[in-house]
Amino acid sequence: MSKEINTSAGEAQPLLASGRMAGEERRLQILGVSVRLFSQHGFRGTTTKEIAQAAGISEAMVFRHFATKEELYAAILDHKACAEGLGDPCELVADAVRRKDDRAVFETLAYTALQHHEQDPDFMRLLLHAALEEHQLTEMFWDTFVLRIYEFLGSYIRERQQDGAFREVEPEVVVRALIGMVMHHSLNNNLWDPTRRLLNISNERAAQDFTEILLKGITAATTTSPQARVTKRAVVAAAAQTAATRVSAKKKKQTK
Amino acid sequence: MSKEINTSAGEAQPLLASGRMAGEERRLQILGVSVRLFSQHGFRGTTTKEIAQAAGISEAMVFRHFATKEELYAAILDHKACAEGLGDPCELVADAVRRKDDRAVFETLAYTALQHHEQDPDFMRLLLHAALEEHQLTEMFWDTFVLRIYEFLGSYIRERQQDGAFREVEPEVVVRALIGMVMHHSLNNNLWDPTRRLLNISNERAAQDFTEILLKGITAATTTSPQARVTKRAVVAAAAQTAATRVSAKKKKQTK
DNA sequence: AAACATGGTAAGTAAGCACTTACTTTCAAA
DNA sequence: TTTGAAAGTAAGTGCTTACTTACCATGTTT
Repeated sequence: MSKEINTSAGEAQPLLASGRMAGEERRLQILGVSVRLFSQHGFRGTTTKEIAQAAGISEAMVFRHFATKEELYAAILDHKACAEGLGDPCELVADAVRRKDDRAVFETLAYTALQHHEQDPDFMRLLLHAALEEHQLTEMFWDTFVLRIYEFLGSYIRERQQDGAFREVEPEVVVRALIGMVMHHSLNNNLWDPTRRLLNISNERAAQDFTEILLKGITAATTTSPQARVTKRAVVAAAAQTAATRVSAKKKKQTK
Repeated sequence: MSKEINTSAGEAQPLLASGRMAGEERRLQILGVSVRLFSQHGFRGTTTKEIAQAAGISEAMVFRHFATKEELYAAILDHKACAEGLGDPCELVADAVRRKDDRAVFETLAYTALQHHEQDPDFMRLLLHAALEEHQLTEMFWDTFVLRIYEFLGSYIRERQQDGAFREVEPEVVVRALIGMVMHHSLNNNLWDPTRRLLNISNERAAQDFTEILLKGITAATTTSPQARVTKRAVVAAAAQTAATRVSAKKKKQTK
């Protein structure tokens, strides 16, 4: 009869389920509420008491599932980085890359990134907190994600430059320009200006406009159309392709 | 004779001077060490004890100069936001705007921003921490700085569009694109990739390249050169100006 | 029904925190 | 030389923190 007390208001918050839970279930629930709290207030700004309260259990239960607060934090970051997938962006645009559809390559990447940030703003906040607190996750994320994008997009741009489609610019600068526009837009939307006072456009439009600016900004200035240049590269393709695949094939480790 | 003690090693670490200090001097010294510590570990991550130790005094002295930790934080932010100047970027490029020298407008803004971030990386970290902790400074900085840049640059771009120099894009999108490239580059250089593994170029080059991309990206596609269009707008100017000023005159509220 | 592993808690503990109190030292003006 | 205001400190105070201990409850197995 005493266990019925907490069922009175327990179901309003889905993550605040009441009653006894199976071990794994409870573990995941703790992870869930912790993600929210850590992303809102950072590692130091979140107390284990708050986490326990949000999960509707006692602090001791938190420490039964995670030996220390640090371990909980690490588990969250792992969980987020793995579970949320971030499904390899390279293969997301692999087809467009094969077709040399520059607009599709850039716009798809931009759009999916924007969508991802919007659907899961917690992750961005978590990463920012980690970066400021100089947590090792930052490096991990950097190496397994950012670096690969720079390599992948960089070599694509280099290839298109050799095709004569893009003008001569440091490819990494172009990548930084694109990522910069996209990331900054997401940071504005989800962190600094959630009410969108400054600029309120759909992710589709944002991806389109950014892509348009970047494409016009790096297209080679000639009389022949860029489309024509897609076909004429013919024999150079083989060499270019090998260069591209060589880059994307060299990361295959998975620790732990 | 006893007051000569601090001259022995006091000047090596300018902020760790020992011995008695004048009130205002000590206050500024506390502000100095606090900036460093807060920008490194955030508000919650910095203890008053650490601040006192870094300043070479007892905790009680910190609380004699600043009633609460919160007050110290606010004082720092004010100090930074005011003292560091950020001298109105609008008048920095006022001349270039008058000459309608698009490249100079964008490149100057980009370059000075990059330089500023590099010389004072603490400020960016401080702002990021404040944003994540949802401190009111974020709003303050936003309203007095970011908003004005959007209005200023936005109306310039609108004007140049009516001149026929720029193609039709939402001006705010263009502003976001530029700021995005610049800010993201600075964040990379000073926060995420200080060793510059991914991209290592001078601020001059970065400003040039970003400007080039943006300019080519938004220049109207015609046979006449952009320079020609600078002069021919003549009579349209009046109408354009009114439109521009109308935009910048509509935000005047100050809540709380 | 006894044994037992597992989900769960109340009530700690020691350390750390922002902030205070009561007191001493310094030094320049009267 | 006295005095008084300002610079400075040692040693707290009470609260919060991450983490622990010792115990209860519940469903399953034998």
